[in-house]
Amino acid sequence: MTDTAPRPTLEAVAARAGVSRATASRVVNGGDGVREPLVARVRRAVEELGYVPNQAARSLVTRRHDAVAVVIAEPETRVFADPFFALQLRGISKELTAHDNQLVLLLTEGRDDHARVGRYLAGGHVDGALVFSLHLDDPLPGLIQHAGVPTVFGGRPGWSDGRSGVVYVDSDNRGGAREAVRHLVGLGRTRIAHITGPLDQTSAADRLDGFRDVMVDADPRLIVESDFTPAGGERAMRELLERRPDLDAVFAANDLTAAGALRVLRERGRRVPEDVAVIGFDDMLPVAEQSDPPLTTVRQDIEEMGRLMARLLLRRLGSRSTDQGVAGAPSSVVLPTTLVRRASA
Amino acid sequence: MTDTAPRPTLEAVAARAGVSRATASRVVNGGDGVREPLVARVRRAVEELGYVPNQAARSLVTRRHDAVAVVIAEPETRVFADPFFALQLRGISKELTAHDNQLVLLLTEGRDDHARVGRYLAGGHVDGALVFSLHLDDPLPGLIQHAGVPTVFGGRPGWSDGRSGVVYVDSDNRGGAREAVRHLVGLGRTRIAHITGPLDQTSAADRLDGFRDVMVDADPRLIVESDFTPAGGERAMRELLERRPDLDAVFAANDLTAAGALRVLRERGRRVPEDVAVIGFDDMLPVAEQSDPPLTTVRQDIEEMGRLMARLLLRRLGSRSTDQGVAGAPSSVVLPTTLVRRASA
DNA sequence: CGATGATCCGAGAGCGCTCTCACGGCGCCG
DNA sequence: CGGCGCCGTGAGAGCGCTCTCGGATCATCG
Repeated sequence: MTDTAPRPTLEAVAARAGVSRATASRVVNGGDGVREPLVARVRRAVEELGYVPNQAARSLVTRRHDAVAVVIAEPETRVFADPFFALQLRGISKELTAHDNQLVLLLTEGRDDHARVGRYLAGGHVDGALVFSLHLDDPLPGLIQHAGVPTVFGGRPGWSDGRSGVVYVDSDNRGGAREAVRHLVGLGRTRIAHITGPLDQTSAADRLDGFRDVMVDADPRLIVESDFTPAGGERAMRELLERRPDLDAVFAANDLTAAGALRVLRERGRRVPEDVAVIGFDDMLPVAEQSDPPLTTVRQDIEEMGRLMARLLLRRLGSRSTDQGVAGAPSSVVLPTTLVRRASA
Repeated sequence: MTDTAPRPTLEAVAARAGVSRATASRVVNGGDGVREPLVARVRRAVEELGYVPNQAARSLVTRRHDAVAVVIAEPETRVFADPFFALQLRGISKELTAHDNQLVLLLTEGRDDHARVGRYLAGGHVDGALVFSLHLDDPLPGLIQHAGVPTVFGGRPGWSDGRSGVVYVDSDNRGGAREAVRHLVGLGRTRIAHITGPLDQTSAADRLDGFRDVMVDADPRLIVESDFTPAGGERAMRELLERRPDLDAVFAANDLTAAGALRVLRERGRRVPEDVAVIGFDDMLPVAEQSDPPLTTVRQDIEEMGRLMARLLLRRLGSRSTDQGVAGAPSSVVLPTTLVRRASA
């Protein structure tokens, strides 16, 4: 039934085309330096036999795999509560397939998994890695660095400062936050609160920095740390209302948190945006657009981030043979954000 | 700098341990039939050299890859609006890594991609495939069948009826729908509406069937087709209110749709659940729990579905050498659903 | 104590491919 | 018209591994 008919080899193609294996190989790999009649004959043989190169055999000699690992290190279920990674994956996938590379997905669940991932990457099964590691204390980046696998990070790693050669793609979290808060200021709000994300993540820390850039001497009571979840947003909002019942605006570190805040505000009878203006971050459509009122928020182009990560990595891989010095290693990219005005502010 | 120090080969390990390559290989692959002192020596050599087997070389001879493709064929962005696939992926990933298999992710974007995926699978780069193909007219399953790659489908494929050997994992959509509608009936509701999903997807069709099982002669005006999105849910709800302003319950084909319906009901001043009871499907936490009021819904264990798919596939792969007849090919599995009661019904 | 297995190990072939290198044929220049 | 160089092609080595098969070792039993 499912008897795997032995797949044709290059040898078979060569025989059928009446050429040597070497020539057949040349044609399969682009056909440079082979004269036309032969090229055509080989192509036809490939067609007729349904030949597909054996990737394992090829990798064995080329030491290339045309495969890239995507490592998502997120113990929390949070990953899946929002489409963040899904969108990045889509972007990555598009770019990789455009360059005939495969995407090997590595999800990690805990410390043990880190060792496994490290071993896998060190094992040279893939040409490079795209790594999402959100937390400051994550040992994974170190392992990867150690494995010597070309890597691009998603989001600025917390420890990226000193080291050179660390390449990442990030949104302009700080700039986006500044814009959001300036918008609130422009609306005449003066008692602006900020619900942060988990501050061991650079994105959250950067957004807080942006907030502070504008609200230089904000009342510390107007800042409360939260965790990017709706429930956390609710808690934070209650806390804020208790501390400063007179607040007139809230900048939430993401849309989910903002949604939680909105619920509490409604529950307490505060009108949005009349009494309290609210701005989120991410522009997660199902949340931002469907919330009541629709959420003003800072958009980041997540899919583009993914695409860019892949592009940077591929460029780096492509020039591996080339002398590093000339073109220079690709450097990190920070993508701009845009303020999307809806009803909440 | 990033000069890849040549990785140690089995040969090197063997030399260091003072044994032959064959023996070293045996130890690396479990060590059966090798006497203790040698095993220890080889193990130590592996440790000291940091040896990692070259998967390409191994695959070349074993014709196994210990890799499984996950194919997600969903042109719509809908995929990423809900965490459905993300959760399945998690389940799949857990099961695969538990058995030392890699996960190669293939996202398809359109018709051209299908050819690419077909070629890839036919190319024998992976041992098997897990395929999510939601639409009836999708050519992908055919291609895959043709490629002769062992496959397990996520969700019942529409054309699965006649063919034998098609293995899938699905939720009991029909049974879950029945339970939901019965619950509404038990609440004393009599004018129960149903907002369906896209009926070219079996999950949506099955839920509709479940609805009809209970509401045998429902007014056709109480059934309106939608698309699993919140916006679609709003449209459908408006339509329903126009057709049958006296309706007293709504069973929505998923939570997103239910959320849209809730918004319209609130907007129109209908109280939930007093005036209209609402039930969703999926138990997508961020939506169901955070909606106002929290949504009564039918839960399916999505992660478990993923895990099960992987398990079925691995079992099938494992017994490939074995005679098919004895153990029998693994058959499809339909997972039960449970009604989660919250405030909306 | 010799014969007979059973057990453990090593030699070597070969998986399918790429790539170097040598060779034959051709055009060109002197 | 002979020699030089270049281009297109084929022969063959070798990538790192698994696995078969034969030989060596040792225990066991007649």
